[in-house]
Amino acid sequence: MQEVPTKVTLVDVARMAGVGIGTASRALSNAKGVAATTRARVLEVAAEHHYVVSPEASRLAKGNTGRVALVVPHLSRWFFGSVVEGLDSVLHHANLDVLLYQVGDQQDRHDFFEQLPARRKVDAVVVVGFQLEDPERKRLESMGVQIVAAGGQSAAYPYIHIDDYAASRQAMDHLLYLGHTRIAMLEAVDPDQPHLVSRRSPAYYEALTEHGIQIDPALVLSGPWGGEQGATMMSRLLSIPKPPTAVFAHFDEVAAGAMRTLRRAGLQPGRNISLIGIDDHPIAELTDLTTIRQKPFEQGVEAARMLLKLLRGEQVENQAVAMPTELVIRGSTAPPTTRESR
Amino acid sequence: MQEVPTKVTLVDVARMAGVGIGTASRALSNAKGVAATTRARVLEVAAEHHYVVSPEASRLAKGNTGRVALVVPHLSRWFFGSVVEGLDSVLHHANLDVLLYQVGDQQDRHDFFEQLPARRKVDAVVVVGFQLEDPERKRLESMGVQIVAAGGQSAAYPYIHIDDYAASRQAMDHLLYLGHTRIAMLEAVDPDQPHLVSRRSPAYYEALTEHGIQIDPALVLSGPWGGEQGATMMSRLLSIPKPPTAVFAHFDEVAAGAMRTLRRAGLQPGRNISLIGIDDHPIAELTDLTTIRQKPFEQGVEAARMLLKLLRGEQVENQAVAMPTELVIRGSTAPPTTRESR
DNA sequence: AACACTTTCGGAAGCGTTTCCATACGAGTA
DNA sequence: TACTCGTATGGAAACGCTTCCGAAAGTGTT
Repeated sequence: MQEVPTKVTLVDVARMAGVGIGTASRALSNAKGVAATTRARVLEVAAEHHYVVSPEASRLAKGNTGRVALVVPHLSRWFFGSVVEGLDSVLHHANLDVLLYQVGDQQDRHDFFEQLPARRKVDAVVVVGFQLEDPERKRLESMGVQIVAAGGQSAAYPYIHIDDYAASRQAMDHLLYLGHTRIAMLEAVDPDQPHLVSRRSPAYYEALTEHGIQIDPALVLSGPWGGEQGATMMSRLLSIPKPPTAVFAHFDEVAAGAMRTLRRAGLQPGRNISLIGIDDHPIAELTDLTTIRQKPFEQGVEAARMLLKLLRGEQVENQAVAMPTELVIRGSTAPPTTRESR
Repeated sequence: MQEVPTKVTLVDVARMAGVGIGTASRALSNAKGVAATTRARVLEVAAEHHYVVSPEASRLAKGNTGRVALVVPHLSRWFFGSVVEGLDSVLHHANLDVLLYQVGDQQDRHDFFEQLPARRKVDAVVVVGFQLEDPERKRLESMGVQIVAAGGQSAAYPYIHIDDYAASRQAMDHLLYLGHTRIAMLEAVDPDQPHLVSRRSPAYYEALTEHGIQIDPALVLSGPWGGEQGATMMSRLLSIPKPPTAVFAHFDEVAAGAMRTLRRAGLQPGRNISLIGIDDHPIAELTDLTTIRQKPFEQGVEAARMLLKLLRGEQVENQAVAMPTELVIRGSTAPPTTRESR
């Protein structure tokens, strides 16, 4: 039924150009040892007949795949999508094909590394936003596959990330500078890797301690990642005897949830209570949320560049590249109002 | 430098299992004509030695690629990311590999179809969220590549979508039911395909007309897609002599921008003015926005299923599948307050 | 007991490249 | 003029699999 497009093979091209098959191949692949005129003739014939090399055959003969796998936990989230966009853009310009593997839950992830669907399918793997476990990494390495992480970190392979501690300090220092002393923290635990402790929390404790502020355990809440969780945690904060004057959320989306709670309570963020997040997620701009900006797209770009080097066999100087973050002030933060500050 | 992993080929497995190469192949590919015990033995040996077929060789021999290309304009947006998640999940379960092509601007897109990077690389192409132009489509078809669209539409190939007209009517009818008569519309034009007129606008006009309400051109604003644009358009609406009591935005993100403007003006959505969007984007939940829900993940799943059928050579009954949408009531809509209703 | 199937199996051919090797041809060199 | 070398070129071998074909062995029928 399906009309098969006319297939032109290398042999056809060679014959039509009146050269040998070897010469044709060399001409097409830009290898040297071919007379200029010969090459021109081959190229012309090839173009004329819309010849395209068969990737399968080429790779079978060459031994490499020209493909890279992107392993991502969640694609529909801004952060991950942006990183992938960045990766994709530079990888494609390098003439590599990008294979997508979404591994939402532990099960998917386990399957991915167990079945090695990537085996012999890719030259490299980019892990986006999570940490590879040791056996997983070994597995990949034993297959001769390069590994790079974007938006995650590890001691075992190169990665691009932001400095979570520093970013959190930026947030906390801003709140402290504004004069807040009663600051809450909404910790978000990644359900995919619950045991992973973020460097964002230590920043909170140390910032307070350095300012001589007593830590109040009642002001630290944690829950799974997500806006709804932020909303819930905020509700809890509003039901303690002396609610905070400012809230530091680990993620903008959590902060957005908290903001909804505030609004429902008739409170105005930035007026009655200050709120700061991390990410500069688009929602931050649309809800007037002060935040610490990071640029996931750029992280993807950087990771891809690093990968390209690795693939070329070059040595990479920095195994870990930290991308900058910056404070973006919007309407959700302000000095504490007198009534509440004391 | 790079330690080449021990390669186990089919021949090795066959020898180790004490069978012929043909039998080994059949056993591994689950073809019939192999005794159960023989198959078991082969499988065991294969597993033991972590054997995985070489996709290149397999495909070279078979003639198909086992790969599908996903062409997506924006990955970092919720809608597109979700569709891709849906596609990815079912495609992978069908043992197909997913190749990702992000074509942000017209240039990328042109390059993609011009250079045919997909040629002989994929069996099918899924276009996510935009319309293929005629020459592009022909090009693909002439290569014997199947086409399916998710979240876009076309008369020329199968697609999954939502009924934009119906969804918009749901939104408008809700507003009208609540008693609003002065309803504005924030049209969003897709910068990628500016000439494409959405079915969302006609729904607005017809709903009003059917209710005997005079169309007021001052209440219809349009601009490029995005939250910032929504904010700007809302500002404009607040500066006309008699602002609307309700606003219908083509997208939740546009509505979110509008909401920010309202808040900055000291107005409360759902109290002073009603606001409704379309999508049920996560931001809608976090901002208490009433909306018409669509499920992009499901659209991806459905599109992938359809593609699978096509790939199997089966006939597809419905060239166009419309997925349901539903009204989700949140805090941003309410009957008009008396002062404003008249 | 002979015959016709059916099931299982082994191996050769072929998929479309790349690459290595042998050959041919000129151009320098002594 | 004879000899050496480097550059072009053709073609075979190899890449690792699927599939086709014929052989072998088992089953059932008359």
